[in-house]
Amino acid sequence: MEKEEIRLSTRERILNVSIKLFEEKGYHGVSVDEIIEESGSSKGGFYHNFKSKEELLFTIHDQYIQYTLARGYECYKAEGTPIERLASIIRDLLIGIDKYKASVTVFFQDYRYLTGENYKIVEKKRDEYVEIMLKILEEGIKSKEIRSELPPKILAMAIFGMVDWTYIWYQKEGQYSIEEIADIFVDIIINSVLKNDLKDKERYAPFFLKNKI
Amino acid sequence: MEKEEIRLSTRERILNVSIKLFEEKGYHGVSVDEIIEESGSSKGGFYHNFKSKEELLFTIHDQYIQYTLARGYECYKAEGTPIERLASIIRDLLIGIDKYKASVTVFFQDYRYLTGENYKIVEKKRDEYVEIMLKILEEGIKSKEIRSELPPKILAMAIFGMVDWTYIWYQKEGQYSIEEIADIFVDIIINSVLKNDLKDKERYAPFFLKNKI
Amino acid sequence: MEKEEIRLSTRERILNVSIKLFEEKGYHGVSVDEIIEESGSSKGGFYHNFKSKEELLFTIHDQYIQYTLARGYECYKAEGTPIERLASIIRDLLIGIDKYKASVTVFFQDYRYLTGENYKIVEKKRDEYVEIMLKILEEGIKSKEIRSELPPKILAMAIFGMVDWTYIWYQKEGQYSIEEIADIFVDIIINSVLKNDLKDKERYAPFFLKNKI
Amino acid sequence: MEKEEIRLSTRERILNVSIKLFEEKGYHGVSVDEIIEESGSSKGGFYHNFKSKEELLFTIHDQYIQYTLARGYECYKAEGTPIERLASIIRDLLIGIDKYKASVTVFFQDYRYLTGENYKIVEKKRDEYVEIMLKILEEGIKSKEIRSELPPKILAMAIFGMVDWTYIWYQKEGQYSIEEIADIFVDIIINSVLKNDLKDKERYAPFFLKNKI
DNA sequence: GATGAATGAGACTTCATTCAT
DNA sequence: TATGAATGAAGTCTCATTCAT
Repeated sequence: MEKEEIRLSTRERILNVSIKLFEEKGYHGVSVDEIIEESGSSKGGFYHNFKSKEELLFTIHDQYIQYTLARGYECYKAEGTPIERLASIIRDLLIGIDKYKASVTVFFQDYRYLTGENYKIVEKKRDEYVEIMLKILEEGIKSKEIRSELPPKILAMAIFGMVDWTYIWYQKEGQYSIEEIADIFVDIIINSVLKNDLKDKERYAPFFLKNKI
Repeated sequence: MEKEEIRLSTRERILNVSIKLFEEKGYHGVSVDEIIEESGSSKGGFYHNFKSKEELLFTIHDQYIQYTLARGYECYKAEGTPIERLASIIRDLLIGIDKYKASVTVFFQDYRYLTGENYKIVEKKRDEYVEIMLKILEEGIKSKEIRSELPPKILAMAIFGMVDWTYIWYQKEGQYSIEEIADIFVDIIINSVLKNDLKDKERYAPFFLKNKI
Repeated sequence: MEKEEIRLSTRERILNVSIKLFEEKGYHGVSVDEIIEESGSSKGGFYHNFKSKEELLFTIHDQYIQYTLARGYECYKAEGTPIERLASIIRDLLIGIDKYKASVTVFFQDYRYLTGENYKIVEKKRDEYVEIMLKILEEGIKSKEIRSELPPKILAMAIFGMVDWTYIWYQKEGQYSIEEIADIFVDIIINSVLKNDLKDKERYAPFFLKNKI
Repeated sequence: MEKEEIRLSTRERILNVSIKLFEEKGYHGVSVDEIIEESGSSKGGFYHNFKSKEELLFTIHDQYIQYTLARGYECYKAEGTPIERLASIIRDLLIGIDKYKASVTVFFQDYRYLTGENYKIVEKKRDEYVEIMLKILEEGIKSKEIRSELPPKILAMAIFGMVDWTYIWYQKEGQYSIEEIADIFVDIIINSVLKNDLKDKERYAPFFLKNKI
């Protein structure tokens, strides 16, 4: 336990420690004893703060998806054309992954171990986020910015795949910063989805790389 | 145990059954007892065929990555321009995911539970596959088909993310067949990476959708 | 579980019970389940107190050798000629074997099942005890009490053999008490090692039997 | 499996290999699989030759005690005074321990794992051997060579302890040969048991060391 | 005589959870 | 609120033995 952590509440310390441990070893690779140990807590302290180990897992999931969902709504409601909002939601997701990489890893690796209501609640919010993406894409098609040949559902999944997959390979100390990666991804996606006859328009130029990386 | 399975060897039956169970519940969500039960085998039969539960997990991983790697090399060595070979490797990966979806799910969800040498062997082959993709992209840049602004490493990760993520959402009985999804993904990727001045060329036309879906 | 045992700690109860069971059936002849049952404990209780079954075995070994070693040092450091101290260390060992017969049996029968560090720690203490005996014998040779023809190392092994072997045949309810056996053994050993010209000296008389048994 | 072993029968190879393995790791530390492997045999081969693993253990025990018992009777029936025969039985035991050290180790360490009839048969022969020793000692007392103060039963146990214990510490490549050790042990024992007024007699001189080691 | 795949009882151990203090 | 000893269900794995070939 690091000194700084002592000031935090037991609950906070358990959450911080378990996110890191789950990221590293997976939910089933970490025992409650280990969490107790690393967080400088106790059995009693743990079960006083969390009904069960799964509730801890749920809390981690819910914290992340709740935060992400809120950001998603902000992007969706922001001013701008669908393409602009698409670009901003992609950037935003990536920044969130960078910032909460451990939580994201737990989110994508261990969601299967949520049961019953816990699973449903998280699933519902995740679906809600997909809906946001779908709405942006459909609005883009309606506004004739986005190519209509690409089925929005598949397109959404392609975008999520590209973006979410970063939790597997992206490293903070790597060659590219998250902002640079965001620039590249935005270029790739906008280039794919933007109608060809719009690509020369000045207003879309900011989405494309100009040998800047 | 289904009747058809009886003819297979114990090892085969255990592999088939465990791939499905691991896909559904995760490696740690399935006990050896459950595998025994479902495969119509026994404790002894299991441990006669596999040194440990982890060796079974490794076997599933190795089978998939070995198959995929072989296909990857075939695509790489095939005739055609880098763009053509890029398109074919994408299609191929997706067909593999469709065909071996359960194995793929295990591969991406439970690789973290491989330890020591088991992990290293799988990691090495996975990295080898990434190398194939990188070489194709770099050859495309050299041959001036692929835009040089996109760093190949990030581009490769974007492609893998888009393609591999399908294991999460793709369903055989879904609205789109794997071939249709492959067409869409190829369109998205080629559209992103192909130099703009080449997009009108007749020879690249087959990579782009024409409202056919 | 006997009533009296309930007041003891779980750890204590497990130790007492397992020493008796190991003596009777050998380390591998007793299961953890059996120890649990007999000690009125539980799986969790057992593993809360001992990291493993082997750690329990180690604890039994270490307790005995630690006690014996301490007694050995006391005898070595006590006042008296080497012969007197030799006699007292022999008596002391036998009293320890009588008192802790079950532990001694485990010590000599199951030490081979200690692994790694556990084995080394016990081995080191056992060797330390041998060193004490060797020092006494060498001091006796130097002081011209003990015959110099007998190599101390072999002599020490002969003495240990004679004494330690009692764990196999000695029984508390047998014909001879441990004190009587000690008298006999001391007679045998002193008679063997004492220089012949000293045997008539008054001061060595107490080491020899006078038809008293 | 060494080449030389191939010519031996399966039964012989299993016996040789298992004696060595049991000596090293103890009966319960060696599995039938390991014996199969090391002896270049098979499950079928093993169970064709031995009804069970315990029967193998019994065979090892019985071979050794049978051989030893036969030698014991020879010593007992040989010409000579009780003291001479006592000396020869001690030498003989030690030579047997040297020659069959692995079997002896198994004999003393793993006899407890023999059950029922197997145990009884071995126990009976072991007791028979003790009887031989007792008879020699009693004859020595009757013939006034051996001191009557030493109870024969305890004396026998002291002698067996001294001698049998060698299986624990004696090593073929050690500083002293088994013959030298036998000389020392005979000196120790005869010196202890021989009446003091006989020690100067010429005929007992050969039993005592004269700085020859 | 020999083979080795298969058996299944039972071994050791882990671990989320409870509860008296 | 917090503690940590204790619980016991469930997990992975071992191993002597059997039996169809």
